[in-house]
Amino acid sequence: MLRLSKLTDYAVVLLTRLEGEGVQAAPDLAAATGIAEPTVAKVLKILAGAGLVEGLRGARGGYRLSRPLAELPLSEVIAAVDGPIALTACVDSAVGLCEAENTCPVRGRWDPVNRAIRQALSGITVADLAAPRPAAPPAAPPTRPAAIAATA
Amino acid sequence: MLRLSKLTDYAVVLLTRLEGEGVQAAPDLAAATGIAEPTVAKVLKILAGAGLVEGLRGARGGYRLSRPLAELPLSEVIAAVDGPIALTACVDSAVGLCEAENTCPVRGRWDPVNRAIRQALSGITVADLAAPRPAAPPAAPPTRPAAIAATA
DNA sequence: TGCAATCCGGACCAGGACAGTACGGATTGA
DNA sequence: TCAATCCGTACTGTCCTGGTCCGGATTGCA
Repeated sequence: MLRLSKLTDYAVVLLTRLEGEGVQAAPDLAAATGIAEPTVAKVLKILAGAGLVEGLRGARGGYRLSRPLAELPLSEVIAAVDGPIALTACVDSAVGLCEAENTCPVRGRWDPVNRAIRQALSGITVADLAAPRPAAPPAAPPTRPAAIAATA
Repeated sequence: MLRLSKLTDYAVVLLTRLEGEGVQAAPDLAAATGIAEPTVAKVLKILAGAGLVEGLRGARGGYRLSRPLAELPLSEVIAAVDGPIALTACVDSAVGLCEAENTCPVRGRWDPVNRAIRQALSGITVADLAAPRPAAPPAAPPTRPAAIAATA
């Protein structure tokens, strides 16, 4: 399994929650999403550091999006939370990190793979994940109306 | 960072090592690649279980490829070693696994992302990783001849 | 027929990374 | 002046991963 950090998942959830709501404080977001408050604060701090959201201090402060979600590629979120997108530790022509460097037949060969992944992720915005299937491609229907975007 | 298990890395190395060499025993492969012998055995067992290599028992036994690498998409190797390719634990319309299921605005939305990743990986074969750039697409040159495929 | 080489299957253990928590400080608005 | 809120850092417990080991089954050769 190609694991993505849980925090990235939270980040996407929180970002979609911030959309169109103006400024929201961390505790409110925690209540709305069901994510523990300290964790929400942690994720938002990371996102603020990357410039994806703005933190407003003081009373009546909170967080707000610095860009609409439709202009925010998923790759940026992942890069902000999980670090640079790379499939393996053995990438980007790093030298001297691997003791099998000289006998390894695939040295540096992962680069095209990483490039493919990055490209795939750049084509998807956070808005695509949040939208209730505006123009869904031919795929199995969700069959789960559930309570998408319930305003707790 | 979008982590890929180290074992997958080993798997690719071992597969490229098996290419065109006929039957090879695990200890030989270990010596050739610099990977610890028990680990080599472990990886090969996994690959054999997935049908990517064949294990031949008995004296003069060993492993050999069941398919040429050029016909082996990377996605199969990853799926064999790391399990099904999926970016997050919250996928494939799994129900009841997430306590925030009802308030989560991105439920099931990761599917297109996973599909994109899968597609990107399906287009790359193991041979692409091993080959010394037979017909490289327009991309930045490696600028690192290094010691690719040194026969230790 | 016996022996050695090799794969097979499972269980086991240690290390590291990650998620989650807590605390004190700085900033802002009422 | 005070309360609300974000900011930065450090800490801890848990889970996953990588790596190791053992006994058993199978096969080829002398």
